Amino acid sequence: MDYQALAELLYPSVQHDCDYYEAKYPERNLPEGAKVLRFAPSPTGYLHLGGVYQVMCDERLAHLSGGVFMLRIEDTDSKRELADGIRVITDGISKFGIQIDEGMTPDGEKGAYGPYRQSQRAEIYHTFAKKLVAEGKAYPCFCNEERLSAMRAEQEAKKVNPGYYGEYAACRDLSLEEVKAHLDNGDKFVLRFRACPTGERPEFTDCVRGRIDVPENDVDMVLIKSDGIPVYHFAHVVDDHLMRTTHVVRGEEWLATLPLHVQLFDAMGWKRPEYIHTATIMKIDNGGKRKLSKRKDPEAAVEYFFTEGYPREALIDYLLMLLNSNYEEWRAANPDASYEAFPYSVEKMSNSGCLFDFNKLYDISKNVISRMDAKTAYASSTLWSANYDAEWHSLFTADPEKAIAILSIGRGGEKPRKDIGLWKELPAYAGFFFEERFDPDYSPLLGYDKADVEKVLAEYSALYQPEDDQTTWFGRIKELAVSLGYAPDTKTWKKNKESYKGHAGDVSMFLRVAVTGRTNSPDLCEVMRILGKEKVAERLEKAASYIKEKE
RNA sequence: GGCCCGUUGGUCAAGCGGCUAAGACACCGCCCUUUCACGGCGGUAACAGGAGUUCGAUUCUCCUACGGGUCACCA
Repeated sequence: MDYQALAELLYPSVQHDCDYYEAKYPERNLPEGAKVLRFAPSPTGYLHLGGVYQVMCDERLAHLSGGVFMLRIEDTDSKRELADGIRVITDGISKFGIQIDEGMTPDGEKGAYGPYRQSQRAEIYHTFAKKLVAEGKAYPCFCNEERLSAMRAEQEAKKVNPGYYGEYAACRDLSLEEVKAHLDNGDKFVLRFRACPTGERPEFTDCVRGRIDVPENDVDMVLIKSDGIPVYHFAHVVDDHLMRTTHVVRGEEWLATLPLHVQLFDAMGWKRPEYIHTATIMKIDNGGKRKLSKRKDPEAAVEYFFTEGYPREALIDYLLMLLNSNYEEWRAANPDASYEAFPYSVEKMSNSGCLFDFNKLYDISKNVISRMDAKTAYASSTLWSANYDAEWHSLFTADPEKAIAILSIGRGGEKPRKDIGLWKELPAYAGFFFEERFDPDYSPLLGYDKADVEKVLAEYSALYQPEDDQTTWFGRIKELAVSLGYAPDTKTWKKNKESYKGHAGDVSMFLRVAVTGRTNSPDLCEVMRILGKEKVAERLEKAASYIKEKE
């Protein structure tokens, strides 16, 4: 068989030889130890949480080592592709504040190793495919779908492994004339890899799993589809070689095809990259674990978390915590440090799949938000509201000074309040500060002595001094309480419950319900100061008239 | 079904031949407290099962069970 002639026959229009591309994409000139990684998603219309999980790993390893993080788009399957696919991915990544050094970025394509969209690399793939054919390592296959399914049926009946191999590989030894006849006939072909089993089990190492022991591949897998576009396996090998990728981070579902990839690297005569197969993020479903899926789980798409109002720092913390087992400990010791200061390492990566834990994320998010200063919190919350709650946004941003004052309550200091885990909760938490959202529930007032409640509501306005400090402020309430026969504090009251109607806390509760419209609120003294004397008086009257109506 | 990978409390996990088997989240109790949110203290709860190696196995080996993945002209 004249393989050279076959190669010419199959790929007559290939312009360059392989050396041309080797020269065009030279070894990168990077410092010792610098890693080159890529995130390589398909543009199917959304960014998967598991994708960001990998992005974090890629980005950390690249940037911590002084290397390169690139984004390559694997758009070799036009059937699954979505129009906005690439933008959704680049936007999603930039929402995490992650810098893409090379490839598809929010500002367009950049870098010297492109194009970075596989659909635009056909010429490159064909060049290397031609070489494989010329060396007898790949061959055209004209089997149609019918033929292949007949083959599978037969294999199933015989209970042998399915696939195009050995005696089933009908087109493996087609003569040059037969190929020519097919081509003259206008038949489409796929290019198949000629697997040559050696009978030995290949051995290779995965950075997180260590030695992996699998049987070698003996199937003549498709390398290039009949439309001339390669399948993932071939594109992966060619691209990661030419882009000089040093570490391939991908989901563990790729472990199964690793033997093929190893064979391909060997067939091309290339050094293979290091592999890091990540564990899968799963969720509980009907008592069983399963992979997060786009169709069933809204939280599979990162957009969901932004809609809910999780700050990106919280998502990053959560993902890094899953990715590196010692991250949580580091974070506890360095609560205010940027995640970029964390010494991320491949050694600390987990190799077993984990369940997505909303409780944990929520807790992390609560901590992240509580640690923000008021201005940062304002910026973070309005970033959310601008996109996902326009009505609240205009209300909250109408007076930024007021908004920041609201967010300042209980913030800073050793033990900041942790009221909010998601920005989505902010309107419910702070709504009462705005007349438009003030929807009071006065009913708890009915549980107290009516005359006392009325008296407090009537008299407090005159007592209230906005300039009072915390202690003075509460002192006035105490005085009022005592004058009505309430104990000045809980301790006194507990010692002698019979002598008092209640304690000062009860009286402040009257005020709390009247002013905020609910039984719990952040510090009432601060709340009143933000509302102002006038508004406080107005609300006390409103509550008083409610009580009156209830007669 | 074949082949891979995995298995420490409900969840995430430390551990890398000898420990009363960490910690975090969740849950429960107590304390603090003008409500709430914090914070403090304490509690419930785990090495999948069985062989073997060893003076000694959570740690090493094998088997079983269970879970996950993969067997496309999808990635």
